[in-house]
Amino acid sequence: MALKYSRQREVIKDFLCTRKDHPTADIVYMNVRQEYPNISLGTVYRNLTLLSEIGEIRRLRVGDGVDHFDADTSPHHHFICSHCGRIIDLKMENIDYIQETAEKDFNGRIDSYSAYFFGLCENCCNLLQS
Amino acid sequence: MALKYSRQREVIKDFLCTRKDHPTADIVYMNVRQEYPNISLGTVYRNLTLLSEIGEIRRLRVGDGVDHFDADTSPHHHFICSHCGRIIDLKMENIDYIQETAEKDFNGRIDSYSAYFFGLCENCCNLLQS
DNA sequence: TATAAAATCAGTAATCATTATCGATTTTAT
DNA sequence: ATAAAATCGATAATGATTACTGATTTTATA
Repeated sequence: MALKYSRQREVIKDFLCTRKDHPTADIVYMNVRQEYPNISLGTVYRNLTLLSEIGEIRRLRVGDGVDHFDADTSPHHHFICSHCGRIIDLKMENIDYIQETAEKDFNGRIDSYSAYFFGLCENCCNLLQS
Repeated sequence: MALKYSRQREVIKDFLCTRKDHPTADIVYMNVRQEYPNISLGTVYRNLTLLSEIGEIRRLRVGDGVDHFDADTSPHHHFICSHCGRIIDLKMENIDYIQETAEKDFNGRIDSYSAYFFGLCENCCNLLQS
């Protein structure tokens, strides 16, 4: 009962699901506004935060100073192109044992980890060498 | 010749070397000011950025919205306590092969990666169970 | 179906970290 | 000693995000 339906939240979630890139709150705002012109930026932020708190989306902090959001909550890692800033999903073998590796000499509890990879995406590789 | 000596930069670097935690620009500012009362916050930011660009220190973006700085530039990973926010150096086996794992199915160039581990530090573990 | 409590909203102001600007000062090669 | 260039302190500007507020919407219950 603490969480009520909201059309705005649904539209935000639906939009995010259509995207394979990892849009920022502002980009979500600009896009959702086309379908829902009165929506406020604050509403977008509030719902993105709420959705990520209940686990329906993921918040990505890739280190560029802006939060990105991902509707794909399945475990996967990301690559960030140092040239164009694009964030790309990585399909790679499970590396969860790095958590066990970290736990070995650590007094405390490790619950999760995040791994980000940096370099040049395919596009920028080609661009820069030609 | 492009880089001239600056007393302020030296003091900032020296202070950072005395710390094993990973202070923010503001904390560096507050501490350095005791020895150097006229220093400006902008100068602290400028020199922390400069020092990390020339590789004398490392900038850490752990996801709490504030940049942290580390005078230890040797390769190592960090643990962030979800409860108290403390950032702790991890002594762990090398896990650089996760980069090779990531490269396998990726078209592009991977130059580096970052790995952060989250959970409860020893202190908070004890605090919360008692 | 009517109603009322609580969640959510739109709009806007406030906050917070960081960066940019600018005239004055300091460094350093000559 | 000097002059070009880097750096400084002070402060304004920026940009992302959060907080506030009175109005609107949702929803459980009568």
